[in-house]
Amino acid sequence: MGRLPSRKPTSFDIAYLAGVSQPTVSRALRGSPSVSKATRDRIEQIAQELNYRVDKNASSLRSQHSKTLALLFFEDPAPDGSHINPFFLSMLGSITRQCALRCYDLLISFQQLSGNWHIDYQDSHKADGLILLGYGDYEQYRERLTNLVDQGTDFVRWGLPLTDEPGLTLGSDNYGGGLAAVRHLIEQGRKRIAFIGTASSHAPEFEARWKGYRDALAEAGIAYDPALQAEGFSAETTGENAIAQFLDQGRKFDAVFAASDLIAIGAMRALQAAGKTIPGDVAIAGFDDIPAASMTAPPLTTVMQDLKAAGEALVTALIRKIDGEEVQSCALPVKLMVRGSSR
Amino acid sequence: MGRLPSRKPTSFDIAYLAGVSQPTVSRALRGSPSVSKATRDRIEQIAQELNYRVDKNASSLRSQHSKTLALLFFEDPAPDGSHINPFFLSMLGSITRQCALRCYDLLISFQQLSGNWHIDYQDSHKADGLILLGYGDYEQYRERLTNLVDQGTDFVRWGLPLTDEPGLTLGSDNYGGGLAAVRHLIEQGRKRIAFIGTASSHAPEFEARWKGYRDALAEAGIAYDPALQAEGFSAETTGENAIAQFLDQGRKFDAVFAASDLIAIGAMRALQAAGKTIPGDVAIAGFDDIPAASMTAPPLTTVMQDLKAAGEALVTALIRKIDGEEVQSCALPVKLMVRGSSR
DNA sequence: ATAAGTTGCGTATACGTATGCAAACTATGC
DNA sequence: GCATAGTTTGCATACGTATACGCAACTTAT
Repeated sequence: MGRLPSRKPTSFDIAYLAGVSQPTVSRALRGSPSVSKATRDRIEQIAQELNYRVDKNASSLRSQHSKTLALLFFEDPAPDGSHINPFFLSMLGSITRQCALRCYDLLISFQQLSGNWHIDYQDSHKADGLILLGYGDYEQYRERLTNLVDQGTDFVRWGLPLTDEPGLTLGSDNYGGGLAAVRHLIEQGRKRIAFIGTASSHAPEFEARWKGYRDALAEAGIAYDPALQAEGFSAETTGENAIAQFLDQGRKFDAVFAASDLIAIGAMRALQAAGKTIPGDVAIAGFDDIPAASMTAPPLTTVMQDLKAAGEALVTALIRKIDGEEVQSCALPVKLMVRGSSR
Repeated sequence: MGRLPSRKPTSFDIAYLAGVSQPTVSRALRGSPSVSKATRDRIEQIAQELNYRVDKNASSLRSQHSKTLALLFFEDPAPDGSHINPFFLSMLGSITRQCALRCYDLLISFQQLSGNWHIDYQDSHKADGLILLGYGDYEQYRERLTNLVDQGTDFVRWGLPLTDEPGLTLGSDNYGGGLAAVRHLIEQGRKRIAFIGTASSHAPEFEARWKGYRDALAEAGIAYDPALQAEGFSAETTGENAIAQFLDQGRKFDAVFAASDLIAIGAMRALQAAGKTIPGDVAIAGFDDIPAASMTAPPLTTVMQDLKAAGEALVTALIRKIDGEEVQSCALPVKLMVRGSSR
């Protein structure tokens, strides 16, 4: 620590000080078994004294892998500086932590679904694999996913698992979550349960939640009423508009299952503005368990997606794939969080 | 697009096809003026046909800069998988977007304040500059910041601006925000206003908000009552505990200014649990305007930090610094959002 | 027509690391 | 005392790009 070298130290500097060649330094620091303990110890000590760090650019260039994962986050409608979907934001935290644990760096990038990210990242060699996160019209994905698979790019996607989509997909048990939420509403004595959120295959995760809703109704012998369904993506306005529509049309309902918490929160607000009590007049359940869900009044009953497990699963699966192992898509369990909005 | 090359194309491949040398390809693609238009066009077309991407590792190694910023996020208490502070999470979105606009990649990393990040990132050459984000006991920072400055690392920090800390610090006008919030509470006729959040220099931003609080009281000729202050960092439990303490001690108060929205939300919850009405019995104001702030019942009056502007300012300032320009610390304006919790 | 300046490109090389291969050295066996 | 196997190290080179320098051709000025 006497003087700081004018230049950043390289493996050559260490080699010189240790009286060995540069390749020996490289081997020693990377843990190669073919270097003697004495030499390794000497090299490690000198490296520490000089505050030496491997130049990751040089290392990646030579070894052709970067120990870095890229997280591509999609937003379909052009973001006008508005807030990011809080669910994905939370997931990001989990992924970041998991990457740190696995000694991978994480590169983050926002993308438009319509962009050409599928060719941008696969060749620049900045990342060894891709994590795809986001929402939007699902059909746009397919072509690009196929493209990625063709190019041999390693990636995992958060979405509806166990489908025959190209590549590897992990996701929560959306169907099971929908089933559990609606069963719960039925147990609370509700009979006319509305669903807000698209049931189309353009949003497969919402569709799966909707299927859970339908099957729960069927189980209980409650007829499905299409008039109690409103379309929309994940946003508060969707919930507000849906409730306004129901009330305008004079629909009778005593519960709402919203395909996401944002929708549910919007619906709650609109109902309360219209003088309805929750859960007295209308019970509500959402999906996601975003941070705000427990802060509403009353707190929102919702299906919790285990973000910690999700981040772990995504990162673990991707790294396995990079390492050439066979990885299976799988569905992660969810948990119903019963709160004040439904009891 | 006829056949896909077995190997990733390099600048040599393009050079061969274009009948020029490799350096000419490099110059053409980087926009050097010393290559003729005809040659450049030919090269660009071939590059496009081959789906060529510059290898960023090689490029960074040679040019010694990576066009990448690293975002270091700190959490002081070891994260037990709990949620990340939503304020910083939102900021992250803003920073990410701004990086994309400026054609920089963003590398994200979680750190413990106590770690040795200050030497880890400065030499690995993966990033050209650092953005420091987070909270925790401020004193731990100083030594490391000084270290960074000494090593010539470029960085910006989100914190209390206009201080004499080492390096460059940007942040909101915490003092002005506190002043505005408490002035507003006073205008609503409140006289006994509590403050929740530490007033110590270990958390300079909270301290500045507290100073705004005190000065607003002084302006209005209201005596400062130390019994109406409770210590704590940004968490819901802080707010809950503080309210419990006030009520236990039989303190009389008709308003609360919380140093953060999380604290304010905890306080609201505790007050409502104790049968107090908001804003009838107690008016509440927070700080940050996290997404959940507008979803509480009643919606929370708070001081909005302009995250979009903050992200822009941080990224812009850092890039300027990297480019060798002189950059000044500065305070960003905040905006009081008056909502139901205070009127 | 020649000197000086300009344009456009090629030559050579450097960035710092990782790895195949061969060489040296040590240990073991007969 | 020599051959064989095992261990540890050095040599040479490759990864793909960017840039200092030089050289030719071509313009403009005298």
